[in-house]
Amino acid sequence: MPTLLLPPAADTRARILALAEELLLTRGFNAFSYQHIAKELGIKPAAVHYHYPSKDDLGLALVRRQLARLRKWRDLPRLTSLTPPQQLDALLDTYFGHVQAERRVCLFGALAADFRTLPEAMQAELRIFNRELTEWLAQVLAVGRATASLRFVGSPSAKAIQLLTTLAGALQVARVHDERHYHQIIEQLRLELLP
Amino acid sequence: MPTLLLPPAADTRARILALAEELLLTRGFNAFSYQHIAKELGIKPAAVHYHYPSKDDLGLALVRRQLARLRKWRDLPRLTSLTPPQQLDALLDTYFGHVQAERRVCLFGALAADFRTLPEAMQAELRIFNRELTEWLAQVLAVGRATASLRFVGSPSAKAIQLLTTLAGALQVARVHDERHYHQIIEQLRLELLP
DNA sequence: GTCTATATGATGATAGAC
DNA sequence: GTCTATCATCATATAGAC
Repeated sequence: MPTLLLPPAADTRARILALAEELLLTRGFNAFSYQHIAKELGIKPAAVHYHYPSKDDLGLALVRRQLARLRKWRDLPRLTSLTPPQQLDALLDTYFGHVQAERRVCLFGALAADFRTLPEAMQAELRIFNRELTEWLAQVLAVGRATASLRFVGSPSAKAIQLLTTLAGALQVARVHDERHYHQIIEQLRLELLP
Repeated sequence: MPTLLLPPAADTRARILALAEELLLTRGFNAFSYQHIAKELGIKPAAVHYHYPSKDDLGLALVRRQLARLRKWRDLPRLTSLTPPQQLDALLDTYFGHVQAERRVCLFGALAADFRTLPEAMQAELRIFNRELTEWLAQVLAVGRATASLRFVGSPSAKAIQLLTTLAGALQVARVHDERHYHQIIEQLRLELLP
């Protein structure tokens, strides 16, 4: 029985998905190819096609993965037990993690510009992703205002979608300009929300 | 001397630029090709290369055109003579025009996700575009607060970059979801800014 | 000066080897 | 089940016709 000198490539599928996610969030969906993935992993492009027959399939898997991750995160007891301002901070931490990781943008920010060129299943899944994230934040905001720990005018759901839109944009700003611009936007948000 | 039955195609260059702008703002930079342009204009791809030798050249021309347009707009006497809230409304009108025009995104929103794949000259020009737009809005906000016609906390420049980021994101939201989501964000902004 | 025929390489995908 | 050799198509770009 030969020794395993290199990763068994048994998890080629997982490695493809992880690398594809990185490429999506750092370069954009229409800016990476199966060749990029294959070269980086030391396999042939057709091997990628085996695991994800078409790029549409790969793209859909990427959005589904993020949606699953969102649901898991949102329901963590560690998170649900926090106060609204703490939950908001947890969200901001996640976004800041994107900035630190090679200035990634969020899923929405990565796909919005190219949205019309995406397969329909991917479009639909992204809408679900956004809806669930917005609903979660709206709930946090509603409780936060009721307990006087967060301050804002208007409806929680309008404020939620406005906030998430700003956060998605802020990651794009971090990419085009720098981290300083990003922090300026976040500090402005905190200034307005936290009494 | 033969009659001109069809547009003389003397302005092929201008038609290319106009169509490229539409494709950029509706589909994304990496999602359109010289073939798309050529087919739509009834010419050969190589004819596009004559006017814009490389796609990098075309992309740079697109950003430069938008920058020139911004400067012209910003300095219009019709605009500079308005009050700050009116100037803000003029800005919002421009963005809403994008939504109505096939749900276009703004230049920044179209290029941010793919930013790393863009030629350096294009990256630099987009940064200038954003900087000038932000500086203009910061000035409007500063005067608006000084005259008590606009209300916000924090520095005018931080508020300006936050607002523009939200607007860029709002156009992306309009594309992924619908016009209603867009209006919700804009109304939230107005609610917070206008006393 | 303006455009078309043509080349070169990348891209997404299939059929078949191991 | 997993991957490689190969393909048709599309992308950008050049050389040369008008």
